[in-house]
Amino acid sequence: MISQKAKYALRALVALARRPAGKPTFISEIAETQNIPKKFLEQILLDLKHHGLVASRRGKAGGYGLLRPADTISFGEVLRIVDGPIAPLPCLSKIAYRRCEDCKDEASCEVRRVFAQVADATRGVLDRTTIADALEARLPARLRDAVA
Amino acid sequence: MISQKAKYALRALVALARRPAGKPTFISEIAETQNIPKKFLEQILLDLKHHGLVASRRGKAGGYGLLRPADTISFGEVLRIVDGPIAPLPCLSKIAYRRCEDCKDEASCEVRRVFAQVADATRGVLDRTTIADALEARLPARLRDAVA
DNA sequence: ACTTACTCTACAGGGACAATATAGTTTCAA
DNA sequence: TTGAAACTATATTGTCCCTGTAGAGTAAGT
Repeated sequence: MISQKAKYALRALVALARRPAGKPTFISEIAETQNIPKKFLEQILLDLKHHGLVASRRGKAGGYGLLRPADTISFGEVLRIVDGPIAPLPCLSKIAYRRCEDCKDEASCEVRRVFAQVADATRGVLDRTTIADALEARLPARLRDAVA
Repeated sequence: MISQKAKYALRALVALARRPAGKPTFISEIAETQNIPKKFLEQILLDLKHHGLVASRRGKAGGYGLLRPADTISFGEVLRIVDGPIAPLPCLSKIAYRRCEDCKDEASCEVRRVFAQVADATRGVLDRTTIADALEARLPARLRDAVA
Protein backbone atom coordinates (compact mmCIF):
# COMPACT_ATOMS: atom_id res chain seq x y z
CA MET A 1 0.00 0.00 0.00
CA ILE A 2 1.31 3.41 -0.91
CA SER A 3 0.60 6.23 1.47
CA GLN A 4 -2.17 8.73 1.09
CA LYS A 5 0.51 11.35 0.86
CA ALA A 6 2.08 9.70 -2.17
CA LYS A 7 -1.27 9.43 -3.85
CA TYR A 8 -1.87 13.13 -3.26
CA ALA A 9 1.57 14.00 -4.57
CA LEU A 10 1.03 12.06 -7.78
CA ARG A 11 -2.42 13.49 -8.32
CA ALA A 12 -1.11 16.99 -7.76
CA LEU A 13 1.68 16.48 -10.27
CA VAL A 14 -0.74 15.09 -12.82
CA ALA A 15 -2.96 18.11 -12.27
CA LEU A 16 -0.02 20.46 -12.76
CA ALA A 17 1.00 18.63 -15.90
CA ARG A 18 -2.37 19.37 -17.46
CA ARG A 19 -1.85 23.10 -17.11
CA PRO A 20 -0.03 25.27 -19.57
CA ALA A 21 3.59 25.47 -18.45
CA GLY A 22 4.78 28.80 -17.09
CA LYS A 23 1.55 29.87 -15.43
CA PRO A 24 1.53 28.90 -11.77
CA THR A 25 -1.49 27.16 -10.29
CA PHE A 26 -2.84 27.91 -6.82
CA ILE A 27 -2.50 25.31 -4.14
CA SER A 28 -6.09 25.98 -3.27
CA GLU A 29 -7.22 25.19 -6.77
CA ILE A 30 -5.45 21.85 -6.82
CA ALA A 31 -6.70 21.09 -3.34
CA GLU A 32 -10.27 21.69 -4.36
CA THR A 33 -10.34 19.94 -7.69
CA GLN A 34 -8.41 16.95 -6.36
CA ASN A 35 -10.07 16.67 -2.97
CA ILE A 36 -6.86 17.11 -1.00
CA PRO A 37 -6.68 18.90 2.40
CA LYS A 38 -5.07 22.20 1.58
CA LYS A 39 -2.63 22.44 4.47
CA PHE A 40 -1.49 18.90 3.87
CA LEU A 41 -1.00 19.62 0.20
CA GLU A 42 1.16 22.61 1.11
CA GLN A 43 3.58 20.33 2.89
CA ILE A 44 3.66 17.90 0.04
CA LEU A 45 4.32 20.48 -2.64
CA LEU A 46 6.98 22.11 -0.52
CA ASP A 47 8.65 18.76 -0.24
CA LEU A 48 8.49 18.22 -3.97
CA LYS A 49 9.93 21.68 -4.46
CA HIS A 50 12.88 20.90 -2.23
CA HIS A 51 13.55 17.94 -4.44
CA GLY A 52 13.42 20.00 -7.59
CA LEU A 53 10.26 18.64 -9.16
CA VAL A 54 8.17 21.78 -8.96
CA ALA A 55 8.75 25.49 -8.61
CA SER A 56 6.68 28.11 -6.85
CA ARG A 57 6.00 31.80 -7.01
CA ARG A 58 4.78 33.67 -3.98
CA GLY A 59 2.33 36.48 -3.60
CA LYS A 60 -0.95 37.27 -5.18
CA ALA A 61 -0.23 35.84 -8.59
CA GLY A 62 1.70 32.97 -7.14
CA GLY A 63 1.26 29.23 -7.25
CA TYR A 64 3.03 26.08 -8.30
CA GLY A 65 4.19 24.66 -11.59
CA LEU A 66 6.26 21.76 -12.85
CA LEU A 67 9.94 22.55 -12.93
CA ARG A 68 10.81 19.69 -15.24
CA PRO A 69 8.93 18.33 -18.26
CA ALA A 70 6.27 15.83 -17.24
CA ASP A 71 7.88 13.08 -19.26
CA THR A 72 11.03 13.25 -17.16
CA ILE A 73 9.28 12.73 -13.83
CA SER A 74 8.73 9.06 -13.09
CA PHE A 75 6.30 7.62 -10.61
CA GLY A 76 9.22 5.89 -8.96
CA GLU A 77 11.03 9.14 -8.31
CA VAL A 78 7.98 10.67 -6.68
CA LEU A 79 7.33 7.62 -4.54
CA ARG A 80 10.90 7.55 -3.30
CA ILE A 81 10.69 11.19 -2.28
CA VAL A 82 7.39 10.87 -0.48
CA ASP A 83 7.29 7.31 0.82
CA GLY A 84 10.93 6.37 0.88
CA PRO A 85 12.32 3.15 -0.57
CA ILE A 86 10.20 1.15 -2.97
CA ALA A 87 11.88 -2.18 -2.24
CA PRO A 88 9.81 -4.70 -0.30
CA LEU A 89 12.77 -5.52 1.94
CA PRO A 90 15.42 -3.18 3.35
CA CYS A 91 18.14 -5.45 1.98
CA LEU A 92 16.80 -4.90 -1.54
CA SER A 93 16.69 -1.12 -1.54
CA LYS A 94 19.02 0.73 -3.85
CA ILE A 95 18.68 4.10 -2.20
CA ALA A 96 18.59 2.93 1.41
CA TYR A 97 20.13 -0.50 1.67
CA ARG A 98 20.07 -1.97 5.14
CA ARG A 99 21.02 -5.47 6.08
CA CYS A 100 18.22 -7.49 7.67
CA GLU A 101 19.21 -7.93 11.31
CA ASP A 102 17.95 -11.46 11.48
CA CYS A 103 19.13 -13.29 8.32
CA LYS A 104 22.27 -15.19 8.53
CA ASP A 105 23.33 -15.21 4.95
CA GLU A 106 21.95 -12.74 2.50
CA ALA A 107 23.14 -14.59 -0.58
CA SER A 108 21.26 -17.73 0.31
CA CYS A 109 18.13 -16.09 1.71
CA GLU A 110 15.17 -17.60 -0.11
CA VAL A 111 12.80 -14.83 0.84
CA ARG A 112 15.17 -12.23 -0.47
CA ARG A 113 15.61 -14.07 -3.73
CA VAL A 114 11.89 -14.11 -4.40
CA PHE A 115 11.33 -10.52 -3.43
CA ALA A 116 14.16 -9.43 -5.64
CA GLN A 117 11.92 -10.52 -8.51
CA VAL A 118 9.07 -8.51 -7.05
CA ALA A 119 11.27 -5.46 -6.72
CA ASP A 120 12.42 -5.74 -10.32
CA ALA A 121 8.89 -6.09 -11.58
CA THR A 122 7.70 -3.13 -9.55
CA ARG A 123 10.54 -0.89 -10.55
CA GLY A 124 10.05 -1.95 -14.13
CA VAL A 125 6.71 -0.21 -14.07
CA LEU A 126 7.32 2.67 -11.69
CA ASP A 127 10.64 3.85 -13.07
CA ARG A 128 9.47 3.66 -16.65
CA THR A 129 6.13 5.39 -16.20
CA THR A 130 6.15 9.17 -16.13
CA ILE A 131 3.58 11.77 -15.23
CA ALA A 132 3.21 12.42 -18.94
CA ASP A 133 2.42 8.75 -19.56
CA ALA A 134 -0.25 8.86 -16.90
CA LEU A 135 -2.05 11.64 -18.73
CA GLU A 136 -2.65 9.53 -21.79
CA ALA A 137 -5.79 7.46 -21.82
CA ARG A 138 -3.98 4.42 -23.14
CA LEU A 139 -0.69 3.46 -21.61
CA PRO A 140 2.24 3.34 -24.02
CA ALA A 141 2.93 -0.07 -25.54
CA ARG A 142 6.17 -0.58 -23.68
CA LEU A 143 4.21 -0.59 -20.44
CA ARG A 144 1.17 -2.51 -21.59
CA ASP A 145 3.30 -5.40 -22.84
CA ALA A 146 5.92 -5.51 -20.13
CA VAL A 147 3.64 -7.21 -17.69
CA ALA A 148 1.39 -9.60 -19.58
CA MET B 1 7.94 -2.97 2.49
CA ILE B 2 6.57 -6.21 3.83
CA SER B 3 6.26 -6.57 7.58
CA GLN B 4 8.74 -8.33 9.78
CA LYS B 5 5.95 -10.71 10.64
CA ALA B 6 5.49 -11.72 7.01
CA LYS B 7 9.19 -12.28 6.60
CA TYR B 8 9.21 -14.51 9.68
CA ALA B 9 6.18 -16.43 8.40
CA LEU B 10 7.79 -17.09 5.06
CA ARG B 11 11.08 -18.11 6.59
CA ALA B 12 9.31 -20.46 8.98
CA LEU B 13 7.40 -22.08 6.14
CA VAL B 14 10.56 -22.50 4.12
CA ALA B 15 12.21 -24.09 7.14
CA LEU B 16 9.28 -26.47 7.58
CA ALA B 17 9.37 -27.36 3.91
CA ARG B 18 12.95 -28.57 4.28
CA ARG B 19 11.96 -31.12 6.90
CA PRO B 20 10.65 -34.59 6.15
CA ALA B 21 6.85 -34.37 6.08
CA GLY B 22 4.98 -36.03 8.91
CA LYS B 23 7.49 -35.33 11.66
CA PRO B 24 6.62 -32.18 13.56
CA THR B 25 9.28 -29.55 14.22
CA PHE B 26 9.53 -27.63 17.47
CA ILE B 27 8.73 -23.94 17.42
CA SER B 28 11.85 -23.43 19.48
CA GLU B 29 13.99 -25.09 16.86
CA ILE B 30 12.67 -22.89 14.07
CA ALA B 31 12.98 -19.85 16.29
CA GLU B 32 16.63 -20.55 17.00
CA THR B 33 17.79 -21.52 13.55
CA GLN B 34 15.89 -18.66 11.92
CA ASN B 35 16.55 -15.96 14.50
CA ILE B 36 12.92 -15.32 15.28
CA PRO B 37 11.61 -14.36 18.76
CA LYS B 38 9.96 -17.52 19.96
CA LYS B 39 6.80 -16.02 21.43
CA PHE B 40 6.25 -13.99 18.33
CA LEU B 41 6.69 -17.03 16.17
CA GLU B 42 4.10 -18.87 18.22
CA GLN B 43 1.53 -16.27 17.27
CA ILE B 44 2.49 -16.40 13.64
CA LEU B 45 2.33 -20.18 13.36
CA LEU B 46 -0.98 -20.24 15.18
CA ASP B 47 -2.30 -17.79 12.65
CA LEU B 48 -1.05 -19.91 9.77
CA LYS B 49 -2.65 -22.92 11.38
CA HIS B 50 -6.01 -21.19 11.58
CA HIS B 51 -5.70 -20.59 7.87
CA GLY B 52 -4.92 -24.20 7.16
CA LEU B 53 -1.32 -23.90 6.02
CA VAL B 54 0.29 -25.81 8.84
CA ALA B 55 -0.76 -28.37 11.44
CA SER B 56 0.42 -28.84 14.99
CA ARG B 57 0.68 -31.54 17.58
CA ARG B 58 0.77 -30.66 21.23
CA GLY B 59 2.66 -32.16 24.08
CA LYS B 60 6.17 -33.30 24.53
CA ALA B 61 6.66 -34.77 21.07
CA GLY B 62 4.67 -31.99 19.47
CA GLY B 63 5.57 -29.33 16.97
CA TYR B 64 4.52 -27.94 13.62
CA GLY B 65 4.49 -29.26 10.08
CA LEU B 66 3.17 -28.21 6.68
CA LEU B 67 -0.42 -29.25 6.14
CA ARG B 68 -0.28 -28.80 2.39
CA PRO B 69 2.50 -29.64 -0.09
CA ALA B 70 5.02 -26.84 -0.35
CA ASP B 71 4.34 -26.37 -4.05
CA THR B 72 0.72 -25.42 -3.35
CA ILE B 73 1.54 -22.60 -0.93
CA SER B 74 2.26 -19.36 -2.75
CA PHE B 75 4.03 -16.35 -1.35
CA GLY B 76 0.96 -14.31 -2.21
CA GLU B 77 -1.29 -16.46 -0.07
CA VAL B 78 1.01 -16.14 2.93
CA LEU B 79 1.35 -12.40 2.52
CA ARG B 80 -2.39 -11.91 2.33
CA ILE B 81 -2.86 -13.87 5.55
CA VAL B 82 -0.17 -12.03 7.47
CA ASP B 83 -0.06 -8.55 5.98
CA GLY B 84 -3.45 -8.23 4.36
CA PRO B 85 -4.01 -6.99 0.81
CA ILE B 86 -1.11 -6.93 -1.60
CA ALA B 87 -2.55 -4.20 -3.81
CA PRO B 88 -0.82 -0.81 -3.61
CA LEU B 89 -4.17 0.97 -3.46
CA PRO B 90 -7.35 -0.08 -1.66
CA CYS B 91 -9.31 0.37 -4.88
CA LEU B 92 -7.14 -2.28 -6.54
CA SER B 93 -7.45 -5.01 -3.96
CA LYS B 94 -9.26 -8.18 -4.94
CA ILE B 95 -9.77 -9.50 -1.46
CA ALA B 96 -10.55 -6.22 0.26
CA TYR B 97 -11.71 -3.69 -2.31
CA ARG B 98 -12.43 -0.26 -0.92
CA ARG B 99 -13.21 2.81 -2.88
CA CYS B 100 -10.73 5.67 -2.41
CA GLU B 101 -12.62 8.34 -0.47
CA ASP B 102 -11.06 11.18 -2.38
CA CYS B 103 -11.15 10.25 -6.08
CA LYS B 104 -13.97 11.47 -8.11
CA ASP B 105 -13.99 8.94 -10.88
CA GLU B 106 -12.29 5.62 -10.51
CA ALA B 107 -12.36 4.77 -14.19
CA SER B 108 -10.47 7.90 -15.19
CA CYS B 109 -8.04 7.96 -12.25
CA GLU B 110 -4.54 8.16 -13.69
CA VAL B 111 -2.85 7.02 -10.51
CA ARG B 112 -5.05 3.99 -10.30
CA ARG B 113 -4.37 3.08 -13.90
CA VAL B 114 -0.62 3.06 -13.35
CA PHE B 115 -0.75 1.16 -10.10
CA ALA B 116 -2.98 -1.44 -11.67
CA GLN B 117 0.08 -2.34 -13.73
CA VAL B 118 2.17 -2.51 -10.60
CA ALA B 119 -0.36 -4.74 -8.92
CA ASP B 120 -0.42 -7.10 -11.89
CA ALA B 121 3.33 -7.31 -11.98
CA THR B 122 3.57 -7.95 -8.27
CA ARG B 123 0.87 -10.57 -8.23
CA GLY B 124 2.45 -12.18 -11.23
CA VAL B 125 5.44 -13.03 -9.12
CA LEU B 126 3.88 -13.59 -5.72
CA ASP B 127 0.98 -15.74 -6.78
CA ARG B 128 3.10 -17.90 -9.03
CA THR B 129 5.99 -18.48 -6.65
CA THR B 130 5.54 -21.20 -4.06
CA ILE B 131 7.45 -22.19 -0.97
CA ALA B 132 8.78 -25.12 -2.97
CA ASP B 133 10.10 -22.76 -5.66
CA ALA B 134 11.90 -20.76 -3.03
CA LEU B 135 13.84 -23.80 -1.93
CA GLU B 136 15.48 -24.26 -5.28
CA ALA B 137 18.71 -22.43 -5.83
CA ARG B 138 17.68 -21.29 -9.30
CA LEU B 139 14.24 -19.92 -9.79
CA PRO B 140 12.12 -21.76 -12.34
CA ALA B 141 12.24 -20.37 -15.87
CA ARG B 142 8.66 -19.13 -15.81
CA LEU B 143 9.65 -16.73 -13.05
CA ARG B 144 13.07 -15.75 -14.29
CA ASP B 145 11.71 -14.69 -17.66
CA ALA B 146 8.49 -13.10 -16.59
CA VAL B 147 10.20 -9.95 -15.47
CA ALA B 148 13.09 -9.23 -17.82
C1' DA C 1 -0.80 49.15 3.41
C1' DC C 2 -3.49 45.31 2.45
C1' DT C 3 -4.58 41.11 0.66
C1' DT C 4 -3.35 36.82 -1.12
C1' DA C 5 -0.40 33.03 -1.40
C1' DC C 6 3.54 30.42 -0.33
C1' DT C 7 7.07 28.90 3.73
C1' DC C 8 8.27 26.66 7.74
C1' DT C 9 8.06 24.40 12.25
C1' DA C 10 5.66 22.15 15.67
C1' DC C 11 2.62 19.06 17.32
C1' DA C 12 -1.39 15.99 18.23
C1' DG C 13 -4.44 11.92 17.73
C1' DG C 14 -4.87 7.34 16.06
C1' DG C 15 -3.42 3.13 14.54
C1' DA C 16 -0.19 -0.37 13.17
C1' DC C 17 3.88 -3.06 14.26
C1' DA C 18 6.82 -5.95 17.07
C1' DA C 19 7.15 -7.91 20.61
C1' DT C 20 6.45 -9.46 25.71
C1' DA C 21 3.66 -11.26 29.54
C1' DT C 22 0.71 -14.26 31.61
C1' DA C 23 -2.23 -17.93 32.14
C1' DG C 24 -3.78 -21.86 30.53
C1' DT C 25 -4.15 -26.95 28.09
C1' DT C 26 -2.39 -31.20 26.14
C1' DT C 27 0.76 -34.98 25.81
C1' DC C 28 4.27 -38.10 27.04
C1' DA C 29 7.33 -40.40 30.02
C1' DA C 30 9.63 -41.47 34.20
C1' DT D 1 0.66 -39.32 38.97
C1' DT D 2 3.62 -35.87 38.61
C1' DG D 3 6.58 -32.95 35.90
C1' DA D 4 8.36 -31.06 31.96
C1' DA D 5 7.96 -29.83 27.36
C1' DA D 6 5.20 -27.91 23.88
C1' DC D 7 1.35 -25.66 21.93
C1' DT D 8 -3.00 -22.19 22.74
C1' DA D 9 -4.91 -17.88 23.68
C1' DT D 10 -5.55 -13.22 25.12
C1' DA D 11 -3.93 -8.96 26.90
C1' DT D 12 -0.77 -5.33 27.17
C1' DT D 13 3.08 -2.37 26.08
C1' DG D 14 6.14 0.84 23.83
C1' DT D 15 7.47 2.81 19.66
C1' DC D 16 6.96 4.69 15.42
C1' DC D 17 4.59 6.55 11.47
C1' DC D 18 0.69 8.38 9.06
C1' DT D 19 -2.53 12.04 8.38
C1' DG D 20 -3.60 15.88 9.21
C1' DT D 21 -4.05 20.83 11.89
C1' DA D 22 -2.30 25.18 13.81
C1' DG D 23 -0.04 29.29 13.67
C1' DA D 24 3.36 32.53 12.80
C1' DG D 25 6.17 34.31 9.25
C1' DT D 26 7.68 35.97 4.42
C1' DA D 27 7.08 37.61 -0.25
C1' DA D 28 4.66 39.78 -4.08
C1' DG D 29 1.33 42.18 -6.48
C1' DT D 30 -2.33 46.32 -6.50
